[in-house]
Amino acid sequence: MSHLVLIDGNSIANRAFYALPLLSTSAGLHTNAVLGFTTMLLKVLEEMKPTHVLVAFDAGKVVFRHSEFAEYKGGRSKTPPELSEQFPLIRELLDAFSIRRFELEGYEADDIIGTLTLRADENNWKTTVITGDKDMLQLVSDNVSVALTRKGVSEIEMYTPKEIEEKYGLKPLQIIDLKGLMGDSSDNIPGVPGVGEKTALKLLHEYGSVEAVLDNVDKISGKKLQENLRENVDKAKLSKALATIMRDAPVEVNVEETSYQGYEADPVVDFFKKMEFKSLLPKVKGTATAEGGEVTEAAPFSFEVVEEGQTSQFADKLTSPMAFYVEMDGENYHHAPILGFGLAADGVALYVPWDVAKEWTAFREWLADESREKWVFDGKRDTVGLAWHGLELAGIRFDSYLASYLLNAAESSPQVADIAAHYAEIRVLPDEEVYGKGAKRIVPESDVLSEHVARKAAALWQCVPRIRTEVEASRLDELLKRIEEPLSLVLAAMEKQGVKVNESRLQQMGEELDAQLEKLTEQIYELAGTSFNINSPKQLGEILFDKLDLPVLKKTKTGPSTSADVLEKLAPYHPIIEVILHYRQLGKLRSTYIEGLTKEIHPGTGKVHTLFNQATTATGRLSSTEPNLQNIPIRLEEGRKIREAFIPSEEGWYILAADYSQIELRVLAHISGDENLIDAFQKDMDIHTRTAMDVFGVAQEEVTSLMRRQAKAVNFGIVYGISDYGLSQNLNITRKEAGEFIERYFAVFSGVKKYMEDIVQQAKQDGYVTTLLHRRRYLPDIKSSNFNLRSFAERTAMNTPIQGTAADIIKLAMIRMQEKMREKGLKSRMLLQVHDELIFEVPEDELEIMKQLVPEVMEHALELKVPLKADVNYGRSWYEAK
DNA sequence: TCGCTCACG
DNA sequence: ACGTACGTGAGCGAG
Repeated sequence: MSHLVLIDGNSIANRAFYALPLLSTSAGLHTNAVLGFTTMLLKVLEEMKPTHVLVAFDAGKVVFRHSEFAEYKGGRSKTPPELSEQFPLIRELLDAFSIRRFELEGYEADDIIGTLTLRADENNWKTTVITGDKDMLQLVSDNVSVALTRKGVSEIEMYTPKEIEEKYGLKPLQIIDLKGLMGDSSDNIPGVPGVGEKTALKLLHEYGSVEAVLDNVDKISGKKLQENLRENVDKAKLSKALATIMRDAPVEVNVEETSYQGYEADPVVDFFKKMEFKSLLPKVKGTATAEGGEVTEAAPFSFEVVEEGQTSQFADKLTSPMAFYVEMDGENYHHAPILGFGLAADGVALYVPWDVAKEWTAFREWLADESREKWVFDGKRDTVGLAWHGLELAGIRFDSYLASYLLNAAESSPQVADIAAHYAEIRVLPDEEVYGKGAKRIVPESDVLSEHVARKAAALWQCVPRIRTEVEASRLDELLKRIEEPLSLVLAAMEKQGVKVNESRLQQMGEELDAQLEKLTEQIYELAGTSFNINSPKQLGEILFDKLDLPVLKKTKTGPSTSADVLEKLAPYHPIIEVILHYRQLGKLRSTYIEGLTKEIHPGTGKVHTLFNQATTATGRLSSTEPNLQNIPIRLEEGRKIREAFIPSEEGWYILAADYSQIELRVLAHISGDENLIDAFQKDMDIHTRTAMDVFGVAQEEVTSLMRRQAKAVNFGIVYGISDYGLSQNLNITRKEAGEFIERYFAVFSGVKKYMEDIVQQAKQDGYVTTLLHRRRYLPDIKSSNFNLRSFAERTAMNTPIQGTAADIIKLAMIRMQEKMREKGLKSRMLLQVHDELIFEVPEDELEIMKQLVPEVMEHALELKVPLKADVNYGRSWYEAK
């Protein structure tokens, strides 16, 4: 019996593209959608054993079947270039498999498939449609099944009339009515506002079709629902029409002509090799590898170790450019010993052990020579690590670590092994596999170590041209060259410089805390009637919710929540609550900020030397670890005192701190172009007061502190990607009230509203969002059918350009500031960056100039439609610089 | 190692 | 109907 398989080419390619990471061949060709498509195809051929196969594609311009609704399918008219460049490859794939493919100018794949299923049905053939699009379920009949892909393309779910009945309680054709009522955002079918799947199914179970629902509007319960249906009769009918798949498109292929007789191994193998699908090669039928033969042999790798006394033989191998890697024993390069160096260029791969390198003068000169180009992987790490050993590094030209972060910020802090897997032929093991992890970590035998490091350098050498091509193709080259690479050297200097900590001051504060905590502990035990571990949420929960019988307001996965916002609500019920809150606050100070910070003081310098991670965050911000100096307390006075321990490293100097005022809202004003918000900043008004005036419709002097507080929360919400639920939680108000605030905000700041809508739309089209300086973040979940994932991606789409642009701006300011200080021969030093503020240590005679220079540089780092504003303060400690 | 809690912007 | 505010890192308890 004939079995026809019809594949929705565009739908599967899209699914595969968003489900898989953006893989590419060593030549820089993107292949993730091709790979996903291939996996699906192999599985279908193997499991369904079709006699006939055809893959349908959309073709040509989108057809506006309904001119009255021009937005139709607007949401997917623009495909990201990384995907569209893969369609020709998918066509090649199908040709290699001798599979019929078809597209028809002006028609979509659905229409072709709809037409062919009908014809096959008439012949009484069995047909299976493979797609990711639920709309296709309308094609199901006794002879036609639809296989929907799940989890990208790796799994399929078969639908016959029985499954549709079980899942929806509908006949296949009623899927059209379902879409007509509920709409489909990914397909830009509007549906009826306020009607989701639940409501639509309820209505259809009762009345059967869109038309019958509309005819019986009067009988439908729910005033709002009735009203929505009445006001959207046309929309409902149009949506139904849009959701209906054509069954009579002029498809000139007969079903008999889609006959499939299996494939030839050779063209498939050639194609897989071109795509570098090494893991799929053994699956090709009729080749030696498929019968269990040897797969592919690892490429041979040769390298040389530079031994003591032989350095002169290697002097002429120190060329320019050269891939360069510093191997260290440990993650923290402020402490980690240097094990050796990897160097590579065309036909050269060297390992230089540390003991040899430090005595090799020509090598040290090569290191410090600005004109000798080094292709590095995390040049900041190399620079600081070498600086601790008194070695200078210059000539850094291309940093693959930063480049690969810009290409995909989702893969944070990559290793050489990660980029080598993407861009190089040479294999590099992850460090964890060479050293072991955790307590089992150990430096391997020298032959293993030297090969590992030499491989890293050799892989780096292969990666650079390919990564550079991708960086340029994505318009990220400016960001890399002008911002991230120069910044890495600014950060290197800051980390190496460190921040002086007054250890005895910390110790003294610790003793005071100990005394207070002891008293609080006693009080808590007394009030609880028993002793227990207050730091254990589990034990604390038992005391509060079982023993004292307090109400459970919020739950976590593991039990009732004891977080501060819950405890604050419980305070009126029992005096123990406020003592616990105080205990928590002081306990945090003691463990994280007194004990934690003290452990991080460098014994040699008496300073803390943080690590600024430049390739961690999804938005382009920095992060800080060991210790994290970006979360030192400030909001509560008791915690703020910790800042008294951060002091200048030179006698008589000052700490100077400058912070941007409302940088994120100013960035929002610029990118949204909202006239009202721009006006507020041009007049340099208090933005929360101004928001309160506009949202509540009152004069400036009528703004109460409550109104300002609420307006402030709304402003925060706007920056985070507003939701009524989030705002209601924050302000402790109902969702309805929160929704009203948002509505009023958007009425006044309509440009902001438009920005929010546009950016989400853009993210859906492109699959990513960008900052002003082209920094990119991919949002694979933006079209997810899972509400939570999609909503999260939508808020991220709103927030990332704002947070990321602010990050771009302060990075520019840091680079400019470092340049200015050098030009002017200033002795002042930049010490820290805390997202919107910069902290310096400054000699007394430079206070005047720095007070003026720092805000000036920050305010003009990038010209926006609104002025940027920075405030500056200084004092004898970080605490006093307020 | 994971989840919770809490410090910052 | 669904159930989260965006971005981080560290310490602790428990398995």
